Parts: sequence; C-alpha cells; structure tokens
Amino acid sequence: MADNSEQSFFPEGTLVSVLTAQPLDRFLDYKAPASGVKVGAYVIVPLGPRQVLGVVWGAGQGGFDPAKIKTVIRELDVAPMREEMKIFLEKVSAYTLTPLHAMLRLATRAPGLADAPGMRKLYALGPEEPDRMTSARERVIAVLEEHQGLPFMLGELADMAGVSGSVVKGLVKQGVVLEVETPRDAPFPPLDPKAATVELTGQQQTAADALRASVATHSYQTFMLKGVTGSGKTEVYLEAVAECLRQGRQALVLLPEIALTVEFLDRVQKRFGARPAEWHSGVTMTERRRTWRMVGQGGAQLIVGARSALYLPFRDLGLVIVDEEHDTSYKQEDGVLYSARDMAVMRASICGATVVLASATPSLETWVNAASGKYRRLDLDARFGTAELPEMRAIDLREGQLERGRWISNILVSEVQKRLAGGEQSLLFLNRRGYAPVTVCRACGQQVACDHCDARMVEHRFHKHLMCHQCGETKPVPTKCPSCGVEDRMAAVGPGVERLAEETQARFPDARIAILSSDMAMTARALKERIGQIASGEADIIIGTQMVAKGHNFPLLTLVGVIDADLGLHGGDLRAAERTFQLMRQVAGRAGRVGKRGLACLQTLQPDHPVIHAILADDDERFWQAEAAQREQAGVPPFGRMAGIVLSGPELQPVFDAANQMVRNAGPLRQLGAEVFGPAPAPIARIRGRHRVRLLVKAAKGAAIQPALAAWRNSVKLPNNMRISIDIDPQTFY
DNA sequence: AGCACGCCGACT
DNA sequence: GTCGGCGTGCTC
Repeated sequence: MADNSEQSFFPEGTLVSVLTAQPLDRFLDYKAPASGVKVGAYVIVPLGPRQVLGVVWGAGQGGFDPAKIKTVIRELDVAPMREEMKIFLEKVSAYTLTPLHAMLRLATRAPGLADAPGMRKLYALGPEEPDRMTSARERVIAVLEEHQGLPFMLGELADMAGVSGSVVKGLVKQGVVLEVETPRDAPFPPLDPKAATVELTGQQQTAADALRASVATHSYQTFMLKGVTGSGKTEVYLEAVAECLRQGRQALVLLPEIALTVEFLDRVQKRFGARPAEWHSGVTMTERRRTWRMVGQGGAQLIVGARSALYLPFRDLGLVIVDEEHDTSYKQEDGVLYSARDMAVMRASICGATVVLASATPSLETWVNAASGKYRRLDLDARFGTAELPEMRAIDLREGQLERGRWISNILVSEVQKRLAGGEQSLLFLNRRGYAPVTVCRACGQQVACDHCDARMVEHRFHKHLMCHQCGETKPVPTKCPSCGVEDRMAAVGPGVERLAEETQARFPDARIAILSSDMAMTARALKERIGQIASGEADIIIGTQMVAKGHNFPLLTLVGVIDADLGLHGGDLRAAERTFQLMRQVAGRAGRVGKRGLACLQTLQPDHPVIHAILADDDERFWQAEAAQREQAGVPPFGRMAGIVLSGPELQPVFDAANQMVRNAGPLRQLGAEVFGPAPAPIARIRGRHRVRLLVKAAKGAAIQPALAAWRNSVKLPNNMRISIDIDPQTFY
C-alpha cells in the first residue's frame, strides 16, 4: 500500500502512486506533471492507449522500468480526496473484500467529473440609468427589482419580462443590467437552523438534547433512535441536523426509498427554509455533478439520499442519519456487497461524526448493540397528538374460514363494511405482487417455472403475462400445459395483490379501490402524488404490498387487514421472524395515526406463533430478547461472524466441483476456528441461466476472517466462465 | 475494463 | 490466401 504520511506535495517529475478506477488491483506509478501534484488529487493518467481517472494515493513505489513510466496528464479542478475518505475506502474494501478500484468507482460515480467547471452568464441589476426608457426596458427592470438582486439566465429574464434577449443586451451595454460570470455548479441555498420554531414533547426534547450534545462534541457516537410510528422521530433527528448546521459541518440523511424523499424534502424546507441536495438514481446528471462538486467544496450542507451517498466526498461530515435503519434495501445483494447501515457507522467513526439509526422496529443487530452499550439508546414512545396504537386482533384461518379462491375472511369483510359506512379507509396488505404466485396444470400438476432461474413464474393479469420475479423474464399465460400438452387446464393458484383487488371489487362493488404496488412503474413524483390523493380520501380501500409499510401517512385510515400474516414466518431463514415482525408492526402502525383508534387484523394459520403473539401483545422487547437468545445459541450474527461464498457458472457440475475444491482448501480458515458449510445450492439456485452454489463460513465474533477469506478465494483458479462473490454478513443464512 | 496480440475455422 | 472468432495478458 502506498505510504503518504510523509509527503503531501510532489514536485514535477517525482513518482506518485495512482489508484485508478480500472480493475487492476494494484497501484500504478506516474511522474508528477509540470505543476506538481498533491496527495489526494483527482487526475487523468494515460493507461495503454486510453486516458483514465485516478487518485494520487501517495509516493511512488518504484520497482517498475523507469523508461516506461508516463506522466500525469492533468489534475482535475475538484476538491482533492481527503485523507479520511481514503481511509474509509480502504477500510470498506478490506471489510467487504471489495477491490479498492471498485471502491474508487463508487466514490467517483458522478458525470462530467473530468470537465472543467463550466461558467455561464447571469444578469442582475446594475448601477446606471438607461438613456431612453421604453416599455420593454421598464418590464426588464421591474422583473429584476421584484426579485431583489437575484441574477437570472438570459432566456429566463427575457421570458419573464416578455421581451427578446436583445433588449437585455442593450441594457447591458448601458450598464443598467450587469452581466456576471457565474460557475455553472452553484452552491446549494443555505439552510437556516432557526428558520422554524419547533415544539417538542418532553421525551422528544430529551432525545433531541442528547443528539445535539453529541453532534457538538465533534466525536464519534452512534445512537439507536427507537420511536413508534407517529412518535416524531423525524422532528427529533432534524434537531440534530440543525445542531450540525450550527457547527458548520455537513449532514447526511439516508432514506431506504426514493419515494420517501419528496415528502422528506418538503419537511426540510419547512424546517430550514430551503431544500437540501439530493443524491439517488432519480437525480439528473447536471444535478449529480453539481452535488458531487458542492459536497466536496462545502457548498452543500445537507444531503438526502440513497445508500450510495455515503461515498460522496464530504468535506466535513458531522452527522449521518440512517432512517428506517432496519430496511433490507440498505443491504445490496448484488454488485458491491455492503450494509449501508454498518458502513455509515464506519464512516462516522473515521471522521468524528454522530450516527442516528432511526426506526420503529430496529434490526436485531442494532438492538443488541444498544443493549450492550456500544450504541446509545433513545426511546420515543409517546404518540403525537391523540392517536394511539391500533387494537390488534388475530383472525384464525384454520377453522374453514375461507372458501376456495377467497382470501378475505368474513370478519374482515364486516370490518371493511363498517369503515365504508363511516367514510373511513381500509388497507388490505399482501406482500405479493401480481395476480397469482403459481400457475399449475390441473391435469399433470406441473407448475410453470422460469426457463433461466430456479423460480416459479408469477401471473400478472394486468400486463397479461407471466413474469419471473428473479430475472424479469416474461412469457404469455399458456392455455396449453407446457409439460403434458393438455388444453385449458391451467389454473392460477394463490393470491397476489391483483387478485386480492379483484376479490375486493367483487365483495365491495361500490367502493373505490386503489392499488399500491412496486411493479406499477411510476416516478417518485407521480407516486407521491398518487399517495397524496389516496391519503386525502380518493379511495375507500387501499390494496398494498410492502411499499405501504414505508412511512406514508394516511389520516383517514382506521383499519388494516393483513391478508397473510404467515408469509415469511417459515422457510428456515433465521431473519424471517425478524422481518415479519417488523413488517407486521409497521403495517399495523399505518392505522389510526390521527384521531380515531385503529384496528389491525392479522389473518393467520398460526395464531399461536411467537411472532404473532409478540405483535398482538405489542411487546417488542420480549420479541427481541427471544430472537437474540436464539441467535446467540446458534452462534450466528450478531453473535458470530458469517460469510456467504457464492460460486456461479453456466453448468451446475463444474460449479459444485469448484466449490468442493474450495472446501478442501479451507485448512487455514479452519485454523482460525472457522467452520465451513456446504456446498449447497444458493438460496436462489439459478439466476439468468447461471447455476449458483453457496458455501457458508461461520466464525467467532472477534475473528478477523477477511484476510483468510481473501487468501482462500485466491487459492482456487476458476475457469473464466465461473464467478465467485463473497458476502460478509449475509442477510440470509440457512 | 478496454484493447492488443494470437492462433484456428469458413469465406471471397 | 484472409477475415474474424474470442482466449490470454498487459496497462505505470
């Protein structure tokens, strides 16, 4: 690794070590350019016939034919990478076994990085009077006066004044209007921590004080902020943001879903008087470039975004909020495998920042860390206003409650009817997209499966096709069985939201029904608008998937019916209970947020299951204790370390053979006290035609398994149609 | 990642 | 004869 502790500036011709974003897995030496170059500088370097982006990591290492060493082409006009960012990238790389070049790629995911910062001309009011006043000129001056000194782009100003550009240019000649060269990437409007006064309840105040005090120390600390739905978590952590702004440091708020950002931005605007910078897949290229640059030079104080915002080049990060920290979308299961929650903690510990992990239903890891004192725990249990937690009731489906092809029990039907009569809303929750999860042939019993994956095809009647939820492959709904060839015996089995909507429509023909499902491809804005309409009463019954569990507020909602509370309780996945618990509680939390007490009905075949009991008893502490005890006994996370190794290839047998070869090479790993399990088919045994085989490594909590895993991975030479990926702290481990 | 080099099959 | 398939290896 390059050592840069001694030197930070390299004069012309000295050797520097450069990390490129190319998959080279080593540093390359270059000569510093005529102007010299400093450590951390973003540079363009020649690499073979190409020019690529890199970062000066430190002094050159030598040992390469000096005649072949090329010179850095130029340094980019952006803030250099800070030492703490380099440390962060190195640490994440070592922890997740991701090559450093891939980390750099994550950290430079901004368009137009290599471009010179563009300039543009803006127009503002100048000191002079015009020689002759015309009505066109008057209008231009009026527009500028109205917006007190705020400069405009030429087209914008001309449009607003209803004149052509030449009128403005004419005024520029006389000095009435000034032409100012402004950088294209402007700083974001300043946020004012005192823009709005907030009234907090006693408990909120206590929590906010603790967070503010921590932010003010400029040292690392993680908080678990646990607050039931509607307890005002956001208000509390926005106070921490306010303190961070006062300290002149930057704050980052991570949200699990883009759909939530629009609502959140509105709240920020109300609280701080301006909108913060955004960072997620829905942001335009220009705005991304601006945000990346401004974060680096301090022109953005608050960034709201998705997990990848962790890799922005913060100048002085003082606070990271991970909202809905239990959300599984923080752990990406493809590409670079990391948990944004854990990496947020890592980043904050490097730069002396406060972390707030906010959730109504924290992940078990966070709960355990809070229990052990590693994190500080803050609780908000008083609900805002008069709303209270809904009454919760299990509906036992075992006693022949449901007719064939029906999914809504009579008890639930009558509760919905009461809401319809009273002008209130009902939510029917089913975490299954599409019409029916299984299409089966009644003649031979075969189910229609995806040709490329180990998954069943889900019928989407709305789109008139079957779809594989693994790879997205679609095919028409067959009328003839693909296996036995018999005609017209194909049947849809089991419910999806579309089918639930169909039944709902049949049972309540006069009700207005709205479906909220993630496969209704909508933009974040359109979705927000739709949710807004529904919330304001434009629907009587809402049919929803997982999406509705993520923080939207429906004031008229007083009934939640969970159609299948058993989904996810079984399946051998140790996290299944945790996920089901979180989901159920959150969905139930939708009901009765304002005013009236709500009712949540859980339809289940296992009314005696501990998870169902914990939900009904509203006793989350007991649930987490039981879960923690179970995991501790099994020696699995967070009480032990685990890693999943997935080998994949086009043919099953060679993949298995390679996996077995790895097991035979696992000696050094076992010497660390680690156990190796497998090979076994991965949880999803085939994706896009590639067979996947998994090994699991289990080790004691303190064991440093990464170096051993890296050596292990390199101990087997794989054929080049085979891939290997290592997932530290996998989400599924069974 | 790209891009070259290189060594074997079916075309003008 | 040569155009082009993609396997192997290099890039400071």
